[in-house]
Amino acid sequence: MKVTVKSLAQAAGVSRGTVDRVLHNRGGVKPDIVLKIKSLAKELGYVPNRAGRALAAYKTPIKIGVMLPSIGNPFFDGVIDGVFQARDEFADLGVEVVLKEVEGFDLNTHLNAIDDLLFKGCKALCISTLNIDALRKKISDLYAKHFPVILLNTNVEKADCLCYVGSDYLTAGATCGGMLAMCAKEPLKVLIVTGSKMILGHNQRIDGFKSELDRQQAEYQIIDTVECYDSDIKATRVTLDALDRNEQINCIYVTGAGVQGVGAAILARPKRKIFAIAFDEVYTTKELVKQGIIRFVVCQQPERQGYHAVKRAYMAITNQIPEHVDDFITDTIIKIEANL
Amino acid sequence: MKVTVKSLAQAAGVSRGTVDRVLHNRGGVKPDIVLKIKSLAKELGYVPNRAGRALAAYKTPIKIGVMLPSIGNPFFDGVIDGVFQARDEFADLGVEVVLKEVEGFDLNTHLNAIDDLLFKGCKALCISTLNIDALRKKISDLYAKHFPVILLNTNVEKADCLCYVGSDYLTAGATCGGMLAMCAKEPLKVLIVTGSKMILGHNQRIDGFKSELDRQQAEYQIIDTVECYDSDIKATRVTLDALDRNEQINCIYVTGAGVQGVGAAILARPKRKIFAIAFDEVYTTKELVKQGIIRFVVCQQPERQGYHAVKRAYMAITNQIPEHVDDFITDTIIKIEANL
DNA sequence: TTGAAAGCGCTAACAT
DNA sequence: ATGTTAGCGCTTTCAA
Repeated sequence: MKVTVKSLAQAAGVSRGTVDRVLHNRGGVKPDIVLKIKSLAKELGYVPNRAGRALAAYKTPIKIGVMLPSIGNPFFDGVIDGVFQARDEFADLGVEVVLKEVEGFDLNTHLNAIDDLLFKGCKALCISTLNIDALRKKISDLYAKHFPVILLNTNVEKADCLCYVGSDYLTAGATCGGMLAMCAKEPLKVLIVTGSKMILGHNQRIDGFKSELDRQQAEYQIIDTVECYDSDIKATRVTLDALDRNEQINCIYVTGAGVQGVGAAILARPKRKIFAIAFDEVYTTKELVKQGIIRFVVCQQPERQGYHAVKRAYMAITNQIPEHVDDFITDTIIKIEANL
Repeated sequence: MKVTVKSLAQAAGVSRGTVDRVLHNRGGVKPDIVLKIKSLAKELGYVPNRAGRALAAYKTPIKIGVMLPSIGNPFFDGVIDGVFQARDEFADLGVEVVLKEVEGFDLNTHLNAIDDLLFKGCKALCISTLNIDALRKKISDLYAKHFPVILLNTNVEKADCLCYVGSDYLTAGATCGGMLAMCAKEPLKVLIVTGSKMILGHNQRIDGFKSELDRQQAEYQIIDTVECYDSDIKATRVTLDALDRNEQINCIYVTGAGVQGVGAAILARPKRKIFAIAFDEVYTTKELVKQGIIRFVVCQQPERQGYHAVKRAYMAITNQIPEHVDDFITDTIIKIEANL
């Protein structure tokens, strides 16, 4: 038997308006009535009906803010596709998306972008941001005010929020390690080209990678670990440096962006027998796979991340899920030439 | 500017009731008015509002029929999970799912199951059935009557229908071949254990497999191809037979069910150095991967198949998509121990 | 502090 | 053959 606002009102002996006020914490109701209705709702298992909600609040769109450090980073194209997919799908249920793209990881840029989204009337946020205290506080403060925040693609450790939607970087690293162990035909002399030693995801990809190779007792050795700050140009330079310093390197593990730059470096040393492994299915990595320079790529379903972040935001705003839910972890997908 | 039944009625100079009759081909409207409204709807880009529809037809649930040959086949557990996921998600939009599970691939059993679903008042069907003329006709006949049929997991070639939702078996086979080529450390002597030479998907998995190995000029040889009719017991017998006949076999390619049986056969010949590769993430294959008997598994996202089949059925019933749409092809997913 | 009522878009029953 | 109306569940505005 379905529970509606009407039946709740009847059960509590009040009007529908009062029930609605209580359900949305809109105040102006006697405390004991609030309590009565709240417990009654829980007891009877009231779940709001999306259709009714959508129809009633038709001219008050449900605004969802999305902030991504996507400028100049083609990886986020997939995430944005997913965001728009969700927007289109839920458009007739009253959803509107405000997308805020920023460049890089400057603290104030991120804080300002968030404030701007709030100012524009967003009722929930999906953000990909820095793993630092200022953001941790910002997010936790919003959570304390019952404002849903979804961390998208990049987690902020120990921030209070609705949930994280993204990949498991440790598993991704381990999968790279596992694949490498499986396809290695001689002892591995690995050069790690990482984005930045400050970025959590990159470090976790390294940790997972090593621990899987260790677990499998693979014959490998990390020759060096260099940073390229997600820049192709820097990547080419540091890779060439490392290759020339160490004749033995036969495999390059690229944890972040800059893949194209690493590919260029490999091409610049045609006599060496070197292959790379990398993450994420963007245009340049695809090309490098086809050329045989990259052996395989480990991907994280960016579209699903964007889609589900927005979907969860919508569900949170319409009270269909509690204030905290389990993280949504996308699959770790291996792509080789045949299934790219 | 949104187009509603109301605004359509206004534009056409008729009442909302008439518009509704036309939109649902319910008859009883003068032909010229029908035409006028239909063209007007297209011109103005009318798209029905799900919320309104859901609310109005609340006591006339949208019944979707699902038929699966899932009895005794654990692969379909995932598909069913996805079906239920969609059902739960769209429950408040008025969706009801009638699931009909059958055993095996008997023609009449399938035809009867379909008729039963129709009799129960289903407004769309998602079915996994035989690739034969009787079914081709059944499906095409329904399509001619504007009845949406979604082919789920198993395609029926050249049947007129809304779309196919499932995996690309050729790509799946090619992916197996590509992985094998990548991880092979010595010339491959392959035994193929297929479900049945009558099943399209199994044959495509073999074709894709061979052509990718050829394309890569891998050093391989198909020693033999045997059928196990998706039965573990038969699989053990035919595998043991083949292994004992051909001392050189070092790799077994399993195209369908019966994986557990193949695993048992490998375990029964501990002195031989043999590994298997297989499809789909079910309990038994997972265990065999952990034991190192299966090197990797190629999967097809069964949950997404079930989910999207039901979702598309819902969209078709509510006129949100045309009578024929592009197939929904799930990703070809490689699973190794690290990401299983 | 609370109640009553209108209306969102759509469908189906009823009326003409 | 076509028009009219009630009502689905919810939010919001106005009235008390």
